Parts: sequence; structure tokens; C-alpha cells
Amino acid sequence: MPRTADHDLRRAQIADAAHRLIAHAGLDAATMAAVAREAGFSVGLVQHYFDSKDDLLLFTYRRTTERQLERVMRLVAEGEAAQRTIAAILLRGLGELWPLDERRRGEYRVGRAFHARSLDNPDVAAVARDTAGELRGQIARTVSNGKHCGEVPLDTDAATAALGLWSLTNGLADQLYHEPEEPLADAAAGLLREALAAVFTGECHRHDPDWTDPVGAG
Amino acid sequence: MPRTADHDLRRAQIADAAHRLIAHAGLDAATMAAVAREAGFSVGLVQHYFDSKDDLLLFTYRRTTERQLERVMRLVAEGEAAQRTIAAILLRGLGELWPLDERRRGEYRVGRAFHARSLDNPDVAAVARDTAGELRGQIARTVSNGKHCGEVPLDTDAATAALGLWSLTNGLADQLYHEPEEPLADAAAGLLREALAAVFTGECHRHDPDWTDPVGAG
DNA sequence: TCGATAACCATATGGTCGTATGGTTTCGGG
DNA sequence: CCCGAAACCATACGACCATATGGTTATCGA
Repeated sequence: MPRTADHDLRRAQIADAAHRLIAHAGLDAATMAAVAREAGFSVGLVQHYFDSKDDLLLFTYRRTTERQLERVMRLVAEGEAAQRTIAAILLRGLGELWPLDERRRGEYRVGRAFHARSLDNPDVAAVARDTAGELRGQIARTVSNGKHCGEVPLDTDAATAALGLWSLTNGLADQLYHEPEEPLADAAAGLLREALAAVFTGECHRHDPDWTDPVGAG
Repeated sequence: MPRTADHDLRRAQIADAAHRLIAHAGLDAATMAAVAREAGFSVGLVQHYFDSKDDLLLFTYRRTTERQLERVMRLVAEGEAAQRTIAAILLRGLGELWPLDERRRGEYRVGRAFHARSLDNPDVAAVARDTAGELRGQIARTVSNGKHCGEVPLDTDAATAALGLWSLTNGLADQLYHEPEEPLADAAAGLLREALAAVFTGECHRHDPDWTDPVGAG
């Protein structure tokens, strides 16, 4: 076999370049030529590693959402290890999705750009639906498990509660993007905390016999 | 003076054509040629009525947001005329922004498309900021007035309450777009009703001497 | 009725984009 | 040591777009 290169590394380098461009100036700025220049390669090489521009963009989008999900999961695992309440774990995990620093602001911009495209592009829509569904599902499962733990009343509808928490988190993200300073960030955290308190009204009893992993992670 | 035409009508016809195209297939589909064809005019005529494509798109966006605002205001006025509680008026007004029928789904698509562009285009961002600010401000004023009326505790922070209600409304809109059927729409309405109930905890006493117009409309 | 002028149109122009094409370079294996 | 295939590159191609240009048409005021 001839000359070799790390296939996955190259694709990651190219996708990262695309991510930077989209975060900085939107999807329209991510032309094949611009991505190649940003990544330090030729247009031909980008073509070599991706069948089409759509292929490249979809890969970039997936990469972004996977990274976000990964971070949230890691925070959840840390919260569990520290024996924190489910409400506290959720507050920290959902807040991680807020555009409060440059990295997450970039992710927010990329996410919104693709969200708009998802309205017209079925492939992008599938990725958006999957990630949103996964997060909403995780929240719902968390609420459900909170019943066993004792933090959540048994007659709570987990799916509805998850819908509310997820929607509030996303809606607040939009506002925080335009005004990420302390006062609003604190107000947003307070609102999410209140919403969580309205769902997780009881105290956690970790030794409940029906206890299971609170978020299905780990 | 020569041949005449209704200037505002032409601009409206063209903007409506652009609106239809954007609602159906996104901003990229709204090329000058496509808009002209959709409106039944020549490209030259569209150029005659708008200085540039950006000008046309901005006009289209403004038109859409103004129409939404107008409908909400009308609903508020009707609610006041019917002597409904502030919470009930807000529930109806905010719910009007949800993409539950084809018209509002189209508006949602146009709104999201421009929202994405607002991240990179200052002119579009200004329109987005103004309309969002206006609505958030109206909600905050409503909450404030609720204190005079007796529905809201005096120590409530109106701005924070408005932030929460506005964010929840928008977050739920995103979810409702993907699943506008009855079950989720009912759940969303229930969640918004609960959030409103958490702010408007008292009963309204319309004859309070400090009473003022609840939403500053009419 | 007759210009003047706005309304309206067809097409040219210059630029940009995604992709196709035809390379050259590099290196693993026989 | 050298063939062949993958890695990598420069550029051509065709499509599309926003805008510019140079009209034609219709109607209002005089």
C-alpha cells in the first residue's frame, strides 16, 4: 500500500475548520475554498475526504452535537460521583448548554445555523431531531428515576416535565446569547433552578430499594 | 406625472412572495429571480422597488414580525374587553406565537431563518432585538401592572419573570414545530399555564385605585 | 394630443460556488 | 529499487446569482 495519512484526523481537521468558519460568519461563509484555506489544505484534498459539501457539513454538525452531549454526560457522571441531588446535577448539565463563554457561544452559533437549515434539509433535520430527542429523553428518564429516589411526586408526568425543562433551557439560551453578562446569567440560572424545584419537590433517599441510575449514564 | 402604481402595494406583493419562498424552502431559495417569478413580476421590477436584495429581505422580515406583534396586541385588547385575568390574556397572547397552524408555521420558519442570519448580519440583528425586546418589555410591564391589580406579589421581579415566560414560550415553540399535534400542544399550554400561575398567584381586583392598563395597549 | 416620466422588462456582466478533471508527489510492498 | 496506489494539488467548467444596462410601454399633466 502507498502513501498513508490518518483518515479520521484529516476529516476532523477539516471539520474543525468548517466549525470555526460557521461559528464566525455563518453557514454561507463555509465554502469549500474557505474551509480548505482555513484548514491549510487544498480544495482537492477536502474533496478527497468528503464526498460532497453536504457530507462535510453534516459531519461537522454531528461532531458538534456529539461533543456537547459528551460534555453534559461527563458533568452528570461527575455529579453522581459527588452524590449531588438530581436537581443539582440537571441544573449543572443543562446550564452547560448555555452560550456563556466563547467556546459555547461558537457552538451555539453553529447549532442555530444548522437548526435553520434543518427546516429545509431532511438529513440535517434527522441529526437535530436525534440529539434533541436524546437529551429530552435523558431528562425524562431522570425525572422518572427521581420518583424512585423520592425527589419527584409519583403522579408527575415525566415527559411533560422534561418538555418544560428542555424548552426553558433552550429559550433561556437564546436570551443569554444576546446578553451573556452576569446579571442575566444569574437570573437564568435562578429561573432554571426554580423550574427544577417545581419538579423535584422531595428529598432524595439514595437507599431506596427501587433506586436506579438517575440519568441512565455511566 | 406619468404612469402610476401603488408603491406600497407592490412592495407588499413582492415581500409576500419572498415570505412564501422563505417559509417553503429557506432564505437560500429567495433569489431575486425566484421572488420575481413568485410575485409574477420581472427581476427588473423587483429591483425598481428595492434598492438591493438585503433591502428586500429586511423589509420582508420586518413585515413578518410586525404582523405577529399586531395579532398579539389585538388578542390582548380583546382579552381586556372581555375582562379576563392578566394571566389568561398572556396565555392566549403568547400562545399565538406558537406554530400550530400553517400560517404560523410559515411565520415560524421565516423567523428562524432570519434569526440564524441575525447572528452575522447587524441589520437583521437589530430587527430581531427590537421585536424580542418589545415583547419581553410588554410582558414585564404586564407583570408589573399585575402588582397593582393584586394578581402578582409585590416582591416579584418583573424583568426576571418576563424573561422566564418569554423563554419558555420560545423554547416550547421549537418543540411544537416538530410535533404540532394535540397532545404536545396541550402539554405546552399546560406548562405555560403553570408558569403563569407561578407568577400570577393572586386574584385580580379591577377597582384598585392604582389600576392601570395591564399591558399598556389600547 | 403630446412629451415627460414612472412603471416595467429582457438581457448582459462579473463574480462566486461546487465539482470534475488531470495531474504530481510520496511512500509501502514485492 | 521501483511499481502502483493513495495523498495531495492546480485549475477548468458549468451553473447560478445580484446587479447593471438599455431599453419599451403606458399614462398623467399641460
